[in-house]
Amino acid sequence: MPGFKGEYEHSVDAKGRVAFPAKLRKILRPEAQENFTLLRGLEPCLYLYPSDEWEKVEQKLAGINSFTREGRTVKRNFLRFAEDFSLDKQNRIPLPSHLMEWAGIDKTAIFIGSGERIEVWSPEKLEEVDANLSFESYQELFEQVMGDQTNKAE
Amino acid sequence: MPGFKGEYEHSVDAKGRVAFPAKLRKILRPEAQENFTLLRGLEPCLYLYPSDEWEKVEQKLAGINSFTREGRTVKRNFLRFAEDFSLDKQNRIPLPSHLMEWAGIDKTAIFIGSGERIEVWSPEKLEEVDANLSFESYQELFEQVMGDQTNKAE
DNA sequence: TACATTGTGGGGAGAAGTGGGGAATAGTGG
DNA sequence: CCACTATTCCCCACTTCTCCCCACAATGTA
Repeated sequence: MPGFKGEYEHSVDAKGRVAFPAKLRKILRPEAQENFTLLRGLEPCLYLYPSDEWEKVEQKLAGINSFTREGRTVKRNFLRFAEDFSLDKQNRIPLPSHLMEWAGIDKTAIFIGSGERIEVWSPEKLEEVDANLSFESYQELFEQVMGDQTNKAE
Repeated sequence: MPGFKGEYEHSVDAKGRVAFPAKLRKILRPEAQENFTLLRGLEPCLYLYPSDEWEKVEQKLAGINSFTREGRTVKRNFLRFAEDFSLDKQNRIPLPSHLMEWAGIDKTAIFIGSGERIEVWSPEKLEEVDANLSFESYQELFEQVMGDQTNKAE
């Protein structure tokens, strides 16, 4: 199964809707088609999971014991900022205002395919992050991450 | 089966009624539809269980040994503040005044989907708890939940 | 050029949220 | 047993929002 890749910029209309990139839609598996979970990401961006991938996360959460303090804290603060959505008939995703504000998204959103999920950025935030990453340090990171992994695989 | 997620703010009217969020209603399973158990939570908030999930809690309670002091104390104090409710024809839940007072809920209630149950908070109490959760600790939580999974996927 | 697909915008029907009146029911005191 | 009060809950009315649908521009393709 192919993962999401590529970068796509689309405008957000007055109702908070964004077109879902056609190229990414073609990658969706039939069982997940049209259904997504959107939530706060680790950087100031949003994560968009197709429902089949999100199910794995839910299964993991379901295993957490809610009668311990840590369990409750994890579940509450993780699920709080997550919400389910479907594409409308024009293949658009509605972005709820509280997530848009949090991610600094206003008139434009950038979709970045990132394997099993999709990231949604505001152009400004993305630029900031980019500014802090030179090509040289990217090379280093790449070697570090990919290097380790291939070592593990051996 | 999907769990509850997301955060929804609704106003409480003079009669102590709150609209039950439509998105959460869609997640309810048919066999539980409209029937809930509401009780004091372990944090200063209320727990709202759909009836099918509440049954599991009751089973867990049934396993407690009533011939120990601890067992009796747990059972008594857990169940004494629990009550069953149904949604009215406008999909509202009536909040009994003693639970509202205890949770500090006045004009506004915040629903937080938390997997198999729903938490109901007063904005003030929630803010207090939030003050103790930074973005950094959210990142930690995230890695805790999602991190393991991506490792497994490799 | 003709045609299909994708991205963008807006009007409008229906659903969701909010508030209040009033009938039925239950609890309280004579 | 009968008032009287309080509570519950159904119904109606109004506002807001969601989402479906239509329209059209831009782009790609035969």
